[in-house]
Amino acid sequence: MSEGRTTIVDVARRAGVSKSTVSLVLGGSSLVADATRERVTEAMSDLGYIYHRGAATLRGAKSSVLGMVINDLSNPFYVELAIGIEQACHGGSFIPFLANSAEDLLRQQEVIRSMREHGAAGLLLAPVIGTSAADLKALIAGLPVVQVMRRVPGVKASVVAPQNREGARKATAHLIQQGRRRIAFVGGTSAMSVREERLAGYRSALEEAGIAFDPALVIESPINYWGGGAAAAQLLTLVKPASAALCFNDVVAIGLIRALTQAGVAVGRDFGVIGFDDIEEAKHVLPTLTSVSVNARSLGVRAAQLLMRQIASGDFEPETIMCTTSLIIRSSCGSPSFAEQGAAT
Amino acid sequence: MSEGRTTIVDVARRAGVSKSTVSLVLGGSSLVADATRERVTEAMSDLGYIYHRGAATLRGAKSSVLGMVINDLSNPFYVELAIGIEQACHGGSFIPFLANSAEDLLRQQEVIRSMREHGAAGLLLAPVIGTSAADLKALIAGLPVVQVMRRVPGVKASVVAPQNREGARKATAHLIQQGRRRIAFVGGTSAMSVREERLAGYRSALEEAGIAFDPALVIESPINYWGGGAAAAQLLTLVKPASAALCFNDVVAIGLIRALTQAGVAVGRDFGVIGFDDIEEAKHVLPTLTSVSVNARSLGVRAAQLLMRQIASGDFEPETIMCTTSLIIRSSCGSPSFAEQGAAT
DNA sequence: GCTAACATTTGGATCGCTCCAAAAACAAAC
DNA sequence: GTTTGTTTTTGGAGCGATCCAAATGTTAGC
Repeated sequence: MSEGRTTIVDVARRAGVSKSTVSLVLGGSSLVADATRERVTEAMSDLGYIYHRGAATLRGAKSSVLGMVINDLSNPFYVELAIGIEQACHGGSFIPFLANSAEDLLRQQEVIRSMREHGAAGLLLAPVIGTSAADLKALIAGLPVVQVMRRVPGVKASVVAPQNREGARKATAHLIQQGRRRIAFVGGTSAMSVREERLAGYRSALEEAGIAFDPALVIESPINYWGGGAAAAQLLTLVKPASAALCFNDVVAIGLIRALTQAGVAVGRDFGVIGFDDIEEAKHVLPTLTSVSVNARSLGVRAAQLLMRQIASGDFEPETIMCTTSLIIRSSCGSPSFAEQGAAT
Repeated sequence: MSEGRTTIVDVARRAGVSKSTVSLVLGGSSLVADATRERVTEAMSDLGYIYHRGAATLRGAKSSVLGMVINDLSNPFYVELAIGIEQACHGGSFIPFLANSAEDLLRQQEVIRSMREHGAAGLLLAPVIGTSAADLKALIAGLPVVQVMRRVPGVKASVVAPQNREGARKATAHLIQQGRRRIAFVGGTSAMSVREERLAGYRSALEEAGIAFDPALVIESPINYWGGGAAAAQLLTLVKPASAALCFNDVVAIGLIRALTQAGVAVGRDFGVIGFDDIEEAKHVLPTLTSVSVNARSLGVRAAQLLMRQIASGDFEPETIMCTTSLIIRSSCGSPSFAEQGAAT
């Protein structure tokens, strides 16, 4: 009574009906008479009643919680992705549990388990680097899962990802068209599936243009600002210097631009840089960054929608959605004349 | 059996014990014999058993879910804050529900309600601009709440916030010490409590230095990159021009720097800019941004810890924690000589 | 062998809700 | 006044865990 939370029974007593009737009202059933419904609703707000979803799911109602496990929230790209997911969830009246696995496999395991314990109806997963199918197998058995951005080979789960290969190809082709021939590929390490795809696109553009692939132009680095800076140092010591770079992502590209600028290289004129992801910041660095736009937010929305659809239909058959990318041309990649136009805008 | 989820009873049957014993094992009780515990644990992993927290909380076990309602996840500062909260939660074996209220009051209401329905044990809230005590009163009755960054006047809930006033005072004093006299205050609108505090600090520094406060130097703007850009235009048309600006936050400051730079102003030499928050990007813009460091992550950690402590103790008596700030001097605010040093670093 | 003391284990009852079959209330038709 | 039909309402069982009082096993002491 006075102790403990207000339950459906308290509401029923107050409204002078049975708990079943209250339950019906909660479920929005059309069976209850309007007058009764009104009395019940009033009783609920009088008592400050709060629905106990846990009790409902226990009985069988399906949960409306989506687990959302993101590998790195300090990367703005993934934040955008998360915002998209979160938006779509609320649109579909699901509520997202968020966890940041912080590129830590152990953490990822814990967090997924915890989400299942809390009754998540499905999982949106941007897997940590180095996740193997075995790591996930038991953990996600029987749960609908949508992988976002990254894909763990061998896992029976949907994937929503950008067309990395095609995006990288277009970007590289653009650089070539601007007259660049010595183009580097900067950032990431070989364990990353996304990088493999982008690298493949880069190589195919070179091939199309009849430019020989030079392994010395592929520079690995951590995918953060510092990684871009470190890569710049390496670029500057090349025997046969490069005149442009396609970066694994925008953060690396921005790090690179900054380091090159400080070293006196006029990025956009002497050196072309293209990033990947088109994060908000790409518009705000100087020179503004040309980037392959992935539209993280809509990627998130689509992933969440796919998952919600699968949950609703009960059909967890894996699907793959590849989102198109587009090259957003700004001033970091221009030929000399273009760079000046860019700066004037 | 084959249908439905594996329950404690299934595990019990498999291990040849009663469900009570299994429950004991789950609770880590020392009452069970080691041999039995082992058999039970084995049965659990054989069956792929997943603990059903909902059922437990129903019976009385207290929930381990923390609600986390953040006003704007597209602002990197709040993302950092969220990461801090998230980190601390996992440290304390809580799991955070995240929601982005996107500066929308209605959304905030829905989301808080939803969190209560899901049994959140407490709430971390960075309130939406314009939230009133009345909006929150009923919604959070009986729930421990910690407000982060912003404070809704009249709400009986803890607050964890930076020492905005003191931080702004220090920053302004630094600009004055560099020889600047015409210092603008840029960004935010008057509805924001945080801004009022920072503005007060700014005014007190002016007063200490005997500089008259000039309302023309206080420029309102949205708190995003574009807002900073817009403010730049306004700054440049002042009759009595300004020589420096303290910005409401780093994002505004970066927008401002960019716009000024494009207009040909040498930021760091001709014009001093200081931001607030010290987001990661502050180190990567050129010139690097001097900023009042708030350490969002540790703010988040402390807020989460406070909340978890309150939940554990059952004592929800409001507390206020003011976190110290420190001025991180980089190159956007230097006197001419200083700017050069900064660039050389 | 019997009992006391201790170490383990075990049936319910219970949490707040949903769902089902069945009861009750009301209205229309004979 | 029954009968039949339709609209509303209602007990009670059950979801998967916890927890408590009580049962059972084990060991030691006499």
